[in-house]
Amino acid sequence: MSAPASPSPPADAGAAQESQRRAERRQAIVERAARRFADIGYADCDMGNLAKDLGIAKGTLYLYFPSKEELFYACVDAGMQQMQAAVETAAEPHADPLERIWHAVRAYLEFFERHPEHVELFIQERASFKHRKQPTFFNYREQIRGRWRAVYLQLQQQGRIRSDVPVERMLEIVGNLLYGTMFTNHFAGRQISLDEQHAAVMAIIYRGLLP
Amino acid sequence: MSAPASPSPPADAGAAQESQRRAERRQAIVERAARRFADIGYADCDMGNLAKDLGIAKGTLYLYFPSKEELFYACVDAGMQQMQAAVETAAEPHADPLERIWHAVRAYLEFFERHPEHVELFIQERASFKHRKQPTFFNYREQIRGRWRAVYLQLQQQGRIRSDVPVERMLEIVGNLLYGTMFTNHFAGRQISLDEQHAAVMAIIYRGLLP
Amino acid sequence: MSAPASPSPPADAGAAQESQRRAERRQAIVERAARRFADIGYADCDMGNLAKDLGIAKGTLYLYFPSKEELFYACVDAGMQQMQAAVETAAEPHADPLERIWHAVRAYLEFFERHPEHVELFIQERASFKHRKQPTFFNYREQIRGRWRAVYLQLQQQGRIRSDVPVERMLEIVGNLLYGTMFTNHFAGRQISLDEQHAAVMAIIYRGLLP
Amino acid sequence: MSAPASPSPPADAGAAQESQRRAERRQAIVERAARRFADIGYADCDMGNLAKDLGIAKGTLYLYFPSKEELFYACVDAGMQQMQAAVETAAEPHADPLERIWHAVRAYLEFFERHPEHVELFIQERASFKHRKQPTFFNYREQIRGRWRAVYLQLQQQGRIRSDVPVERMLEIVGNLLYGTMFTNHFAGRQISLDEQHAAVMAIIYRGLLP
DNA sequence: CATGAATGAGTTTTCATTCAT
DNA sequence: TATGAATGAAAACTCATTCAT
Repeated sequence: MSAPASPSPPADAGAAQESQRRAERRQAIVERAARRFADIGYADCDMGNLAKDLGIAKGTLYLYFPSKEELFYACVDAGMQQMQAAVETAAEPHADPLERIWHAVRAYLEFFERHPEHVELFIQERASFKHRKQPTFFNYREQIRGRWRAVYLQLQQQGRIRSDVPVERMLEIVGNLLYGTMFTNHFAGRQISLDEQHAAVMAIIYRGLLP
Repeated sequence: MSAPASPSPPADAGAAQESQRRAERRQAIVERAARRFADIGYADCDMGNLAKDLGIAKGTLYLYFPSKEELFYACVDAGMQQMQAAVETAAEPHADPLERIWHAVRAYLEFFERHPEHVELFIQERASFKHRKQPTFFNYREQIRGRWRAVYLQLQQQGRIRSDVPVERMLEIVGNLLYGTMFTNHFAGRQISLDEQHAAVMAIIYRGLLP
Repeated sequence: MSAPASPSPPADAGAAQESQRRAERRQAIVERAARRFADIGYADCDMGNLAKDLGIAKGTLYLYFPSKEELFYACVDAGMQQMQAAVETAAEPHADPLERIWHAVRAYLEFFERHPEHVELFIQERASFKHRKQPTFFNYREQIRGRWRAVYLQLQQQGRIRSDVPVERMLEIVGNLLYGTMFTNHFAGRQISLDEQHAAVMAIIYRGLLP
Repeated sequence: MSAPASPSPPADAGAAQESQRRAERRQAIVERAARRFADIGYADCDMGNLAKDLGIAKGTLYLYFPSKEELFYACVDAGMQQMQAAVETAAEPHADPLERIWHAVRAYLEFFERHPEHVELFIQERASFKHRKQPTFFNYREQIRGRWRAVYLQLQQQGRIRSDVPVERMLEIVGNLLYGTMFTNHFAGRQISLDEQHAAVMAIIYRGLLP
């Protein structure tokens, strides 16, 4: 059929298609770049090789990202968004706050297990861009914490978690524990299964060391 | 031996003195270098400026360290040793295992509070030397853990901490929590006093979130 | 021919119209390009921005000029032709040779006063295209000089200018003086009015420094 | 003799010698660079080839000049100073103002005849560094003019040059004529001998075109 | 031991030009 | 004709390391 009664005229369709092509290629670049940045480090990763790896010309890279630095940030941001999404998705089906927490923790650990490159990117970012006031990870932190604060408050009001430690402290401590665990898993390796680790972490988070 | 009965034999004394001079300068270099590496990052820190800063010639640096990389490792190692010493010193006067842990945690947090450059050095190391199998921090980790394992085991045998979580898990979890807290304090700032933070951390470590 | 008896036959008219459209756009490109080349220099002027400035696509520029270099030459040539026309127009109404000279000098100075971009283009041309045997300015020089040689010869034959200096020398000297004045006005600024400058220049040309 | 009663102790002598070595090499670089900048243009002259040409490493160039731009300026400045010196030297032995002018004009034309590279450098400077408020040539201009103003004033007071044109105008006109002549000689070639040209220029400067 | 001049490999980014649509 | 995405060559500058003095 030449020109059906489609609501989107050819011109727009072309533009949309064009725009989609662009978005797809952008993402392909980000994915490959993230891997490389993580594998060999920001400084040692050169744009020429990245381009060759992607099968495009060096200059083409610059049609999608204005600089190596911006490309790097795009990688870090993409990772953070994926992580957030993974955690949300894991918690979402569960109504009970404690269950939400339980699944969120699990999803967090699992995400970095499956995407070790993003752990590396956090490190690279901090090391290479000290001038950025706060690393991307901590930019997202407050936003994430906002959502969980409500959950903890509700639990506290229901008397289901202790009241002698402010919610704010709890958020920090759980966050720090997970943050440290993610790093340690990555750098030193995890000796036990993710399930075991998750169970042990939750056991301590819930009841602490004392009997 | 050609050394006469002089209380300080000239030859040896000369050598010793020489050796001491050398050690002192080595340390001076390491201290200044650690600060610079932390402040501006490994890649942006150049040997020329470091030498100028120390008031010595660029070539002289190479009489003390064979390369920039080795100098950097020396900085990281020095930091780890200081940290270990600080923690040991804090725990040592206390006989009771729980008190030892209490003071050790406090000393750990305090050390990185007072030496933020060492937090940075860990980051720099991981970012710049991916080829090294494990970061220095994790090299020391097993050694440190060995000493604390005994403490936790003793507590468990005494029934003073829970038995349903293996000591190994406890060591990991406490370690990870502290590791995460140290990083977060450094990157995102600490909103409360060290004492408060310490108290909150210990409260959760001891009793968990549940009431 | 398929062209009906329309007053403007479609085919020819279309071609002519087409050709005119093309000429107009060529000129528009040259004008804008001349300004940009002059303002920011040949090397710093990029085809992409020029195209954007003109509201056309980068590739379209290449439908009108085979290369950046050729576009540049077109700009310089256009400038020279305008200058020549301005000088001719100024001299044309005057019959008396001395008056013709007087008005031509004035027109020359005025042209570069009003079109400083062409001064810049001469500079740019020489700096960027050393391989061209002679700059455009000097290509036109002989041609211009031919026309004026007759004027000077006539004056000399009439005994109205001195005979102890060959006309050739006079042409050179007057040309050089104007050339130098044009540059100096442009680069160092003119401290007096164009009229005053013109008068002073003519006074020296006519009578020299001596009383 | 090992260490004669020389007034300069070894240390100073070493430093002085070092400093002289450096000055000599600086000059060697400037000379070679001036030639290359003039021959192939500022933009097309790359530091790598210049270094190779000088038999030194690229990095060494940067020990003497902080950037390509600064090296270029050093070349232009050196040329201006040599020119000034040549003109001074030519005028200096003569007491009579008219003779001083006569010899200065001659020296000016001769200098650029023998150092065509400096003509090119003026062009290159203007073309490549439009941001510099005024080209080097015009920076020196006022300074040079200051010295000659006195000469012309004296002549005017003695009634040896005309009084109906201000000295300021005369300075400008003579300057512009020489400036234009220098450029034209360089770009279009000189058809007659320097002596002839000099004579013709002086004839017009002194007496103008009219009989 | 100490110096610091010399080295040269290594990398990001720009932009004129092409060509498939 | 017009477009603009893709290309890839080209060059300034840095800095760890060496070595003659």
